[in-house]
Amino acid sequence: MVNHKERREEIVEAAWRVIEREGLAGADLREIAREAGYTTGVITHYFRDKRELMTSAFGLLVDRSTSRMARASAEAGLMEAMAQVLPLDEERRRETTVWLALVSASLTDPQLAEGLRLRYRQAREAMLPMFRTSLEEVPREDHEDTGDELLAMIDGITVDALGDPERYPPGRQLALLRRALARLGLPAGASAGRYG
Amino acid sequence: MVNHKERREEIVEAAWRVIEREGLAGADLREIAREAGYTTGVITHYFRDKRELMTSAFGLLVDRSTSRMARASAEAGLMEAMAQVLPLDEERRRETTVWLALVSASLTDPQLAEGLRLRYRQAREAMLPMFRTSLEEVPREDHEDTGDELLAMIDGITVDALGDPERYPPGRQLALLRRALARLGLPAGASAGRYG
DNA sequence: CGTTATATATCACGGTCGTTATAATTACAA
DNA sequence: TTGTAATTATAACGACCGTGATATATAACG
Repeated sequence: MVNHKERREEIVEAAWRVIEREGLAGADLREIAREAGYTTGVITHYFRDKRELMTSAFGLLVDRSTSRMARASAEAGLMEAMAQVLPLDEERRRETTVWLALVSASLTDPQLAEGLRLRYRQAREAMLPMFRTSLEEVPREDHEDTGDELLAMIDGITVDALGDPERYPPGRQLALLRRALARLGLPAGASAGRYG
Repeated sequence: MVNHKERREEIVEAAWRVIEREGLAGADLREIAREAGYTTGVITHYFRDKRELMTSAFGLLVDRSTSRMARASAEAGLMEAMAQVLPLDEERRRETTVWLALVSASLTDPQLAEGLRLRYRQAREAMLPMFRTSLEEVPREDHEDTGDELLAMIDGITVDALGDPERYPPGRQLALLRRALARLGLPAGASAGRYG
């Protein structure tokens, strides 16, 4: 028998690669199937329709990102946790490209938006306790505002870096993140990891 | 005779409305023509192909935004200028939705990306002198970094607010912007305009 | 007025898409 | 092994798309 979960993830990962390579417009089922090494029949067997495949793609994306963040938060710190969702290398660039494509598409697709919102709330709940201790180091600030400022900064750096990679190499993204953390009174950590 | 420039803008504005309503995927030429009150023959008469229509749509978008920012910068201040590109009302929400859709599409469409990059550089050059005087009020900071931090904050608030409008009503967007400006040592202005 | 360029409309072509039905293949159980 | 369910492949349907060819209508002008 086939492990349904693993097969679905296999197909989803193929979808990621196609979306990153050719965009959402070019991510048709035939191309995704070809990328995965199957035919469209397999996709329709494991996913009700294209929308379910896309929401699953977003869901796994968020899961992978948040678990990476949780690990980095425990092993290193807030700075390193946030760096997990910046387009610093090929894997993260793929993730953020797919993230932006699906978020953009969801703005005019209520059903897709609903699926994404569910996943996003899970991610938010997983992230909040992660830097709760850091936020409590700034007791006089409004934690809600500080958290949203940080998230906005992350999303903004990501969008700008995706649109103009030459202007925003990894080191520059991290410098902007470090400045933002320092300005917010949060621990920015000492190391920038392997990205300098 | 027909004023080519005006007719092109008329069609572009129809394209905006369709993109905002049904996304880039649903913005086919027949629908755009219907929205504009013409037929597809008219569109192909004024635009070489769909891509030229889309880059023109982005170009006019940037032009309108930057001129609004320039006016607000002169009449009010930096805070009000930045607020011109946040999704605070229907017009700005339309603009930012189209902006995000086209930026996302450009990530996997080199030709579209080139067209967008040209327009973006024009916008950057038009904006820089606008808040140069404000940036010089923080002489000990790196102006390049401060400007990029501000832009990232604007883009981040925009993306987050588009994705979750209920969580980011106009007042909250402005509050985040005001906090960011204050933190950067920039004049945040006294008034929040008509958005409270 | 007649002629020519411009503007707009109509239509069909080739191609692609998501979906569905169905056939072929494989794996498992009795 | 035989039968049944799961898995994969194939094919076709209807709909839609961008583009370009062509026809009609309108305006400009000698």
